[in-house]
Amino acid sequence: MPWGDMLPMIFADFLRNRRREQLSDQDLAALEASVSQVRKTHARQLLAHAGEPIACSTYLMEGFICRYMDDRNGLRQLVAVHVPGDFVDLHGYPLGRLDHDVATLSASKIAMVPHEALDGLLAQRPNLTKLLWFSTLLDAAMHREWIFRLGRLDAVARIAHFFCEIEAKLRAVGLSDGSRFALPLTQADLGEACGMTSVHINRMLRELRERELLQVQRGRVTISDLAALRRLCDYDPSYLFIGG
Amino acid sequence: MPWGDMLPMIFADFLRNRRREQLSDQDLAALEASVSQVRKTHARQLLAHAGEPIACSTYLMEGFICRYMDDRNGLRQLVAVHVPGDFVDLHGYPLGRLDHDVATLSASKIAMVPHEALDGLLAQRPNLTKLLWFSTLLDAAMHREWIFRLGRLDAVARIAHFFCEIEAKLRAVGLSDGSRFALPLTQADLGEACGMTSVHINRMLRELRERELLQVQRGRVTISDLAALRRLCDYDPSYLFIGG
DNA sequence: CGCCCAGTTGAGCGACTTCAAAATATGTGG
DNA sequence: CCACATATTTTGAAGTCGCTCAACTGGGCG
Repeated sequence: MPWGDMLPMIFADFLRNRRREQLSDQDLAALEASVSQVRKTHARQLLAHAGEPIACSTYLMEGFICRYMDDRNGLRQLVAVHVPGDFVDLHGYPLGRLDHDVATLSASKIAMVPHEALDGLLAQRPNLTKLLWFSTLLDAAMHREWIFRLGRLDAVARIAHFFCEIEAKLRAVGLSDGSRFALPLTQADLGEACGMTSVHINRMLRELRERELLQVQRGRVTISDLAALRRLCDYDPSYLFIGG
Repeated sequence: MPWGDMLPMIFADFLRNRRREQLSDQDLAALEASVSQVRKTHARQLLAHAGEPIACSTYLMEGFICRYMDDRNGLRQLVAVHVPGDFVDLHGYPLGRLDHDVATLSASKIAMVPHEALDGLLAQRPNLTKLLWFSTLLDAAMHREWIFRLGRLDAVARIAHFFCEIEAKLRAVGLSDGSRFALPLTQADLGEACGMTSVHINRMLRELRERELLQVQRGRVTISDLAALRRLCDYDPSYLFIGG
């Protein structure tokens, strides 16, 4: 029996249902051993600020975290929403500093990985290194999909597309059954993710509700017709590399 | 004298003015040795198609290449514009397949690097590996800036922001003096990059011309007042990691 | 109970699109 | 080097999507 099963598994959800088969028990053990601290945070708490050097990356075990950029008027644009199993700012390791802020959306449980430990992994574990690299490129693929969403989709489709992505990510780690999941975002947050005002988000959510595709209430999302929702925004989850 | 100076330097512009000091002569030599082929391509030629597995990555030596995604109606959204010195689809190595198309904009000179060769580098050259990883994350940082551009800026500022980025990238590899550079993009291309119609691009370019900030003609861009242009769109190039 | 934040709704406006046509470059073959 | 064909740029007019501003509703919590 792989000894990973015997320990508290911090990285149990890391790349789960992605390409997990490539992660050997030894690599997993090395990754677990590189964690310096596991801690809990409150909701709406700033974890890292744009520009400052970082020496530690954050892996999300429970809860929701977002990354965002501010314009000069303080208006936010979200660039990512992270769910359990995401290595939120692993890119800070090769980059050395972040070009965006990182903050929790909900109360969360996170694991801290010092970059010194990652140096060790990089030098000794090429397979693990490639997998870590892969995970940062998964984020880049999501960025591209966000660019497409903002550049080519209208308001309803943007929202639909956003929820399709979140649903697919949550399902991969067992937090969605394909129709229901928790998502602690306000309509203002959705606006900051989809590049529109919260007022218009509200109207478009009503439309999605009336078309019986999607319902949002009190931080819970109910997707009544996932296939139709995906059709609406031409959603294809292959960029998430789920299922191999 | 480093022996890199003695050879035809394929990667002379790779991360030039970025963090080049970290790339040792041996690493550089190993990188050069991993190239299987250098070839020229015509303008507007498809290099890689979304979805198909790739076994080789493309480094751009001369010319311009873009990456884009299509919606169901065939409308394109560019997700990146590459200039000489860019490792265009290095992310295809950890990912295994691409989630977007790659095509030349102008006639180009490219170097092909088989992924097998990269396996060798990954196993034996941690510093080089970290630098290659870094370069793919620079692309991700640019993606984030594009998300911000599309989500938070109006039409004029989007165009200004796009040109500010291209100018900064070209200057880093010596292809812009801060005011003039070649850029073989049509107004339709600009529209596909900035998420708007070519008609509106045309009108906004006129506005930028009338405000004496920027001029575009026959594939040549002239920036009359870079500082003002940057102010217009709140542009801060620090995400490009130029100069350090 | 009353406050505050999130959600909801309406009216009017402005930015950008759509559709259409004309003007100007660019490229090609003779 | 010209004539022709094609691509790109430019301009106008009308329509629509999403924004702004403003007010009101409702739920959670001290």
